[in-house]
Amino acid sequence: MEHKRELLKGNTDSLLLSIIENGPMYGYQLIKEMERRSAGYFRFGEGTLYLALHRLEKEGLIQGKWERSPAGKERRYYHLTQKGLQVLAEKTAEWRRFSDAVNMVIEPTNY
Amino acid sequence: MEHKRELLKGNTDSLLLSIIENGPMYGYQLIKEMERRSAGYFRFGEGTLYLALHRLEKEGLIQGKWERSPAGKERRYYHLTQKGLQVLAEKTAEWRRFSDAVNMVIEPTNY
DNA sequence: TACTATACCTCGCAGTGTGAGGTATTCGGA
DNA sequence: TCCGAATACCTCACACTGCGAGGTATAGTA
Repeated sequence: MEHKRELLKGNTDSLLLSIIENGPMYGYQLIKEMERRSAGYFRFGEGTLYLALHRLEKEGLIQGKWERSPAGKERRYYHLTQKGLQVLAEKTAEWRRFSDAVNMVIEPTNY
Repeated sequence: MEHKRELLKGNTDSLLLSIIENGPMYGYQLIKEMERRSAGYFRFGEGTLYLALHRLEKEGLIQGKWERSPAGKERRYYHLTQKGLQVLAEKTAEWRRFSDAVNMVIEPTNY
């Protein structure tokens, strides 16, 4: 159960960028969408999420814009930047190499 | 390139336990075997390795025994314990769920 | 009115991979 | 014989990052 915490490290960015790639999204919405797409597996804490978003924005991978929802609530919508798109591709490729390598080690019979 | 650092977090234990499952092995040998099985992908630093082994031993998942090699060098061979075998199974299952979930998020079209 | 959901934020803690630093032995080649 | 490389172990400070707790504010609903 508690393995997840450390497992997630290094993947948060890829996961968030992947979702934002499909269109601008705001923080709270990202948590829900992440949970939906992973069939309930990922339930990001707000601490995890907002810190990660600020990090990504500081690195220039996403850009946030304050917008007022129809209901009148202020939301910060994050857009993927050109650099973000590129980094996402790199991270996705790295994830594939990484998970392949893990599988090779833990299931040597399949290789 | 540098993503690997954080990606590895949470997987070191599973990887080490997986290799030790195939038979007792000593530290330096584990580094080589890890590299071989992952086709060169994983190159554990000694800091990473020995710290992890001590952690695993403290948790009772492996047990180390000093043995003298034919050449006369002292080596610490690690054996998998019953508890280690059980935890390995749990961690492996968790890895599958985790990597499936990641793939669902980053490649939604395949699901 | 009061509670829940939405929506954002920050801080300190904890776990762990990394690199640098250290020690000692064995072995092959100059 | 001498010396460097490989083997083999260890420890420490550092950096990164997920998490829980804590905080604020608005909108919708019972």
